[in-house]
Amino acid sequence: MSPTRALFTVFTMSEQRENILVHASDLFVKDGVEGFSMRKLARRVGVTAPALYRHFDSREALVFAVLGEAYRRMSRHLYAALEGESPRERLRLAGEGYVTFALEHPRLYDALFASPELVGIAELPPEVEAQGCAVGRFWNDRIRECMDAGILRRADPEAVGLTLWAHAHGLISLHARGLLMPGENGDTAAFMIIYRASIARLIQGLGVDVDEGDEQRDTLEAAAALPV
Amino acid sequence: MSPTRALFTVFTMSEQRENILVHASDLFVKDGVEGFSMRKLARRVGVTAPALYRHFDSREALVFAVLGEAYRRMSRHLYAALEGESPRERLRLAGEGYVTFALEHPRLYDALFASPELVGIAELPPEVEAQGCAVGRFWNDRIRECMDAGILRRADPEAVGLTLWAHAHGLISLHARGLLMPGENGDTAAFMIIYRASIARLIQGLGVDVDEGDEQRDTLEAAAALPV
DNA sequence: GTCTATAATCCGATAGAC
DNA sequence: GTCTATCGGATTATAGAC
Repeated sequence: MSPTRALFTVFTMSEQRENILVHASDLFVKDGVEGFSMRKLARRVGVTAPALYRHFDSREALVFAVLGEAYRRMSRHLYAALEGESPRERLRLAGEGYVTFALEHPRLYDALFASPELVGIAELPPEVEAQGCAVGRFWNDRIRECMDAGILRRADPEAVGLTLWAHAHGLISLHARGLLMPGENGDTAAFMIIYRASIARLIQGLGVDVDEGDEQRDTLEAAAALPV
Repeated sequence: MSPTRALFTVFTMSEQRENILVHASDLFVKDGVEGFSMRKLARRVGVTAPALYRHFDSREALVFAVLGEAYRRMSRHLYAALEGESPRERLRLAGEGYVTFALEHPRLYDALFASPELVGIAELPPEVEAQGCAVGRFWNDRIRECMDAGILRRADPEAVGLTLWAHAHGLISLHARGLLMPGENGDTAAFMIIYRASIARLIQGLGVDVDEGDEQRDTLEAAAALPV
């Protein structure tokens, strides 16, 4: 490598691409979708904006890469549930892994579920789409497993999975918007208690039992004590 | 009014303010948060951009007004549930009114639950915030009413209300992102079936009954027949 | 109340030198 | 592979004429 070139070439092509992607994820995490620009990213990486185009064809391609990385992180959180030693434990761990990812990376979680045009892209790349389907399959497998083990009422696993997914996603979204707890916000410990109590309600059912009438359970009392 | 002034003055101040607000809501509905700009709005109203500042101090003030109008529409949908003649019917109508508003005005619904910075404002105005609280109170009242009538298991109405709200919000969000049905999207009729079936699951509970084991209910069979 | 004109920023992307 | 310089566009908002 000639001395004149060494002045500019600090990273190799692929190293710098990796470096840009890391900084891009950081910027996404800090400023969210709306604050993500090529110029800001270039400033953060320590180069000028045009240099980024040597590594990514466009802003859109860069966003794709960030979303792909986000999906990979979420998958890692979820798949850790396979460490559980029973169907019930694996389902519980999957639920916890999902919400943990959402709480640890709220801007990434937002971006994964935002409308494509809101992220500044036309539509999700097929690679990311496929990862989403894989996550869905993993989730449904955990539920089917619990039905087979007699822990969940037998029904269509996909339908039950959707109910649980929608509930988790909704609770996470409302929490992220600060709509759950009136005073002290950002309290993840309090949110986790609310989250678990709400899931317990889903399992038990909101309707009255045919025989036992107006009985109260422990989990419900814990939830009732919280300021919601 | 002198002839020279009449050339420009077609609306009175408040009439034009109203007119701008209507067009602003339309533009919001069409282009969403990210496509809402003073210049687009001016073009649509039929004036130039600076003219808008005679009626609204800033873009932010205009967004406030649009969000306030959106909340008023949502409230109207919800409060219609008071026409119901029993607690169960009023709760059902409230749930249907909520989802109906979300499906009829998806961009407004998005805006109401989006992070303030994503709408291009610092934070929600207190007027809108207060309307949100009122909606929450109305919803909790419907649930308390059903507990008193023995239709819902007795528990903290706010906690149960949160579970139901999160589930509805999550399902609506996932539907709006096209994540529910693989092929034909935008099918609101199919979504309503999924929505109602999922609520039925919440009421009945996902866990197994202590005695009846693996029995199947009608609503679940209907849901299982759907492609999810 | 509305206009024209313009200030002041931001953005994505490209050309060509080194 | 990175630079400087620049194009072409978007935006919010203001000043001053009528």
